[in-house]
Amino acid sequence: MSSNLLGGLNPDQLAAVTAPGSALVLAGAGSGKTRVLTTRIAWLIQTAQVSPMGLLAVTFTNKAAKEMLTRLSAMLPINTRGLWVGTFHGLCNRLLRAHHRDAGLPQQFQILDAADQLAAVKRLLKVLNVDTDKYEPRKVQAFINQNKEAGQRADKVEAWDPYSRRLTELFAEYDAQCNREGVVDFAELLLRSYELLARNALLREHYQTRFRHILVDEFQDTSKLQYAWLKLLAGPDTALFAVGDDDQSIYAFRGADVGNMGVFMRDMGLAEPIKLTQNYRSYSTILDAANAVISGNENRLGKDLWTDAGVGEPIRRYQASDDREEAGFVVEAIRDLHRDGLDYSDVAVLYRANAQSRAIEHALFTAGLPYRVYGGQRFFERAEIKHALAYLRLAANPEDDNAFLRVVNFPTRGIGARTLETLDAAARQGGFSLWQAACADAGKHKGLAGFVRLIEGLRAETANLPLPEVAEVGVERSGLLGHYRTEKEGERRIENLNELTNAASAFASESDDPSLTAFLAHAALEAGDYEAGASASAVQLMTVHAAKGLEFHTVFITGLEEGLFPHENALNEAGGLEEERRLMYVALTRARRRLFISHAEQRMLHGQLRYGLPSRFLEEIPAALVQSLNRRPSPAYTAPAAASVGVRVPQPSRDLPYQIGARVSHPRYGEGVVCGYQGRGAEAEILVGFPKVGDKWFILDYVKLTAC
DNA sequence: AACTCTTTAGTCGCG
DNA sequence: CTAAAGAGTT
Repeated sequence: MSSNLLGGLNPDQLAAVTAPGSALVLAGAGSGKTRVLTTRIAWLIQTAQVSPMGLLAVTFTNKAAKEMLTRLSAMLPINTRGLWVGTFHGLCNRLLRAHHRDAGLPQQFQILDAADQLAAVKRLLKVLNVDTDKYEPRKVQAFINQNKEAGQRADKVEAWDPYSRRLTELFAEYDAQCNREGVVDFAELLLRSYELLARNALLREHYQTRFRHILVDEFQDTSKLQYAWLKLLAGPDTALFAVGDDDQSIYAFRGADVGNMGVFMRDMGLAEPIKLTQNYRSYSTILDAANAVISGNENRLGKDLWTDAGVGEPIRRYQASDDREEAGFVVEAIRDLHRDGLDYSDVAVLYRANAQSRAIEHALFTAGLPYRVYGGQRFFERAEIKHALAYLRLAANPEDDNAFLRVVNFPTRGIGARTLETLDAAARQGGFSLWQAACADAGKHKGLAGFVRLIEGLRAETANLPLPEVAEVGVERSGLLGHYRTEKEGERRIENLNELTNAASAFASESDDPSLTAFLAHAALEAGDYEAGASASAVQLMTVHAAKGLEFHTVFITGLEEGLFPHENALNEAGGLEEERRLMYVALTRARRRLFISHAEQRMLHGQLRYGLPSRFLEEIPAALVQSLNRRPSPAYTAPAAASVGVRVPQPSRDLPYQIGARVSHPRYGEGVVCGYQGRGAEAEILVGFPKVGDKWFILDYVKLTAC
């Protein structure tokens, strides 16, 4: 019954779920966003407003798509398999496979992940004899992706200076190479799918009439191209339902355009978004802090989170002398919490930059506390897995030059750079693949002959086998297992290779297309799954970006220093500070019950000691919500003069005779470093850190210090 | 082809 | 500092 389905929703949630036609839902952190999305889908289907086939739901991550499907199948007695619910990339892949002819692609096109793409760019630059000092492969790759994400082909790029013109040429050459080889990168998946719909009216109208309801999650993260794609799929009678939070837009740097929210309202003729502001996650102290911080941003649609959960505890603030001490503080606090019965996995330690995890990891490790670091290399991105997949790709299609180059001499079989050059020249001259060149030269080169025999044997043997066995045979015949057995650190890799067979089995039983091509696409699109040890009870370490969408009982936000958070690089970008502030907002709203915020006066960064003033974001949290865990209040951040924005060290003045970071000598304690100031006039004090005795406060008027 | 040395860069990162 | 990539050596 629908009453059953809609029960327990608050009025705003109910309005969102049952919105007639298109709507924009401004869903604050912890406001039940996923619940609204899934309930709307279930409600639409249950009340027969749409058939499961008339529905399209898009998310950004596989995790979000999976969660939606899981919740949906709990609400509805339907098979979720055929539903068009998935990531932008996953759905585009589906579209392109179904219409590969119209899209101008081979039906078995391969998907290049970021690393594959970079390798392809490097190969191209080499072939074209491009000076890679002037045109760095990474820059070329970024140029290509940025343009594709903006919906621009090389012939549409406006390049006025010689440098951009050359980049644009390289962009065109790169696309030509991809077309020759039948491969598609992530950005291409979207652009090609967009063009397919834009150019083919019949196809477009088919999908426009079919999809009666399109739902989009995390709408603030959509790029221009993604929004254009959505609009192409939506016909005049399609309801577009977008859910997002402009205050949580933290991915502008990778093409997300919050402006899409305003554009969407205008395009759909919507007067107001539906606002979900009741928060079901945190105590009001945490929300008040988050609301106060985010109110510092000018460009926002505007909303305040509230809760009836109660005030909760004050936010604990800690000032550490350096990053090691900060880590020590975090560890001690976690120990106490655990002693009081909190599970380790209920605690998250957040930081702005990955480099900060080292000190915290070290402290946790030394203290013997279990922890897990998010991010880092994912299963399908591991070298041994990519090698094995390359063998499988060659088994399916030996003309795959990318796969060929990856494993032609791995494990080594005496095919060096020289041999490859010959092959490459022959292939380029004859206009055929490296594999064909290799077959032609197999009589002349013993190593090549062995490789050709190996791949042909693999092809013959796997031709009629089901996927899991193809994977098994591929791993065995590749010689990778033998190679890693002789390596010191090879054990872990062998485990991963065995896990690959399991992954293939799991995929074969879950997917409705258990082909090798489908599995390879799956590997590129869902590189992160199959990670072991995810459920263990461990402290969670991650960047603030990685924490988006998650929640924890207790959260530590560390490294709250000017230059680090907000990050100095962001301060030089237009809108950078506002994005950093949204990042802080995301960090704050991850906490359900308890929040610690900390900063260090100095920290080791790039092998150098750096001194950081407390982050301005600390001062943006109302003092009444914060309890300092230090004996003395820490020196406040004061906004720097416009000319010195981004400068980490304040200029000396009458009140501050030494720069922070200056080396000084004290008659009793010897040499030290100036770490901070507090108070004014006669009460002014100076904080000096000494290597042996630690930090000391001195009355500025009395202390005898000399610069050194 | 394997090994060693040097250089270099270093925000965040879905698919 | 430190990891990774490129260059140079054996």
